[in-house]
Amino acid sequence: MESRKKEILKTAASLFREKGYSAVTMRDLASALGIKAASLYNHISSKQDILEAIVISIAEDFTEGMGRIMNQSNTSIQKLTQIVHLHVNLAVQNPNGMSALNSDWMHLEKKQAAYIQMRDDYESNFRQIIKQGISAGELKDIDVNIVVFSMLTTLRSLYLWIPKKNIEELQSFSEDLAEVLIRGINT
Amino acid sequence: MESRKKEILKTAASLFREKGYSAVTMRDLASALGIKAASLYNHISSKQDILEAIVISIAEDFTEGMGRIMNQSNTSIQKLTQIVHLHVNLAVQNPNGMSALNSDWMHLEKKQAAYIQMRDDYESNFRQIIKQGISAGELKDIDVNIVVFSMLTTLRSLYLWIPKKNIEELQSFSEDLAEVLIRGINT
DNA sequence: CTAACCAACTAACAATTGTTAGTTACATCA
DNA sequence: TGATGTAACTAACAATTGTTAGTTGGTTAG
Repeated sequence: MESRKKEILKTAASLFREKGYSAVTMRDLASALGIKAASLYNHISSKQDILEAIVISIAEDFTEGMGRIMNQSNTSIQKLTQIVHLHVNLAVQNPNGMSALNSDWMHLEKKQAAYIQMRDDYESNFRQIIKQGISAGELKDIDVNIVVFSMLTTLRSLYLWIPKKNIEELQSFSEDLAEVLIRGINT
Repeated sequence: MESRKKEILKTAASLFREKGYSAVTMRDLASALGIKAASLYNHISSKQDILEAIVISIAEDFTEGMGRIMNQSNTSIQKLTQIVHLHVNLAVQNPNGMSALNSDWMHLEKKQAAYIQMRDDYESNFRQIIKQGISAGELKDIDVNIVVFSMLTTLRSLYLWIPKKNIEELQSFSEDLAEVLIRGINT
């Protein structure tokens, strides 16, 4: 049950990724599913409804994941490593949805404020982890904004690039990425 | 002379950044300039023309900058540092245009192939620098794709975030960013 | 068997889209 | 003065937009 709606969301996410929310018409979406535009409305209530369903659900996944990480008493570097894994997992799971999250959130109407709230909270937790790492002497004392920005943009853009791999390969990918982000690239 | 067209491009870039190319109408753009939509066509030949003018000119700036860097005989780490400076400078110079470059290139029509060509060439040069750095023992022997990806996405997203600063502050910002990207964040 | 439901359809709508044609006021230059 | 050019305007266009109303055929439940 509900499977038709999920197909619609999946197809919509893929089209949104190609052309962006605004450039995808209900006729484009319908035609990609082999039906007529009006038939979509048996399953969803509006175009906006589709965007909300895609974006908010992923934003909640991130919020949850961050909550779990913050509730454990680990070192900052351990937490950062867990955050890398979280992003890798969610990006592999739904890369097209991640694209909408990154590129189409500004077209949210009613739910835009809720999205921004979640995003700000997430960033704030991230920043706190960095600060604690610096206080504890685990991280270099460099401008916090630069560290937060460079790590977060890389992680947020993972969907653009992440390879389809099996579980073990994905594990080692996560570890290499954490290595680059945390320990740098020079010898 | 030509100053009106430049105003149009500047305003367009700012609107494209807010809502994306597809969601900005010629009436939106005109109204932001205090004129009527039809009047725009005294200065530009089409909406597509505006996007091309913005995106291609910045893509050429990057191509040129990379050309200059590749023509010098420096170590890989020196070249990477120069690339960071290049991105910082161009991002400060025209952040809204950078946004179009990153988010609206897929709406290019005639010039899309030219854009993709420049982008691929740029990436290929970047990748070559990393490989040489690894061969020369200047860089750790980590997956080249991961290094290229994580550095480039951070640099490409700089416009989202770069602070308005004076020249000396900008210099030290560039240096801190290069430090994070190349030498990592842990102690 | 029949009632209800599902998921598709056709047809149409009002609004909005990029763009063109033709006009007008004003400034510059011969 | 008169010619040319610039940059705005009004009015209109054909196409496309998201969405609604009403219908239909097939499947499921009582």
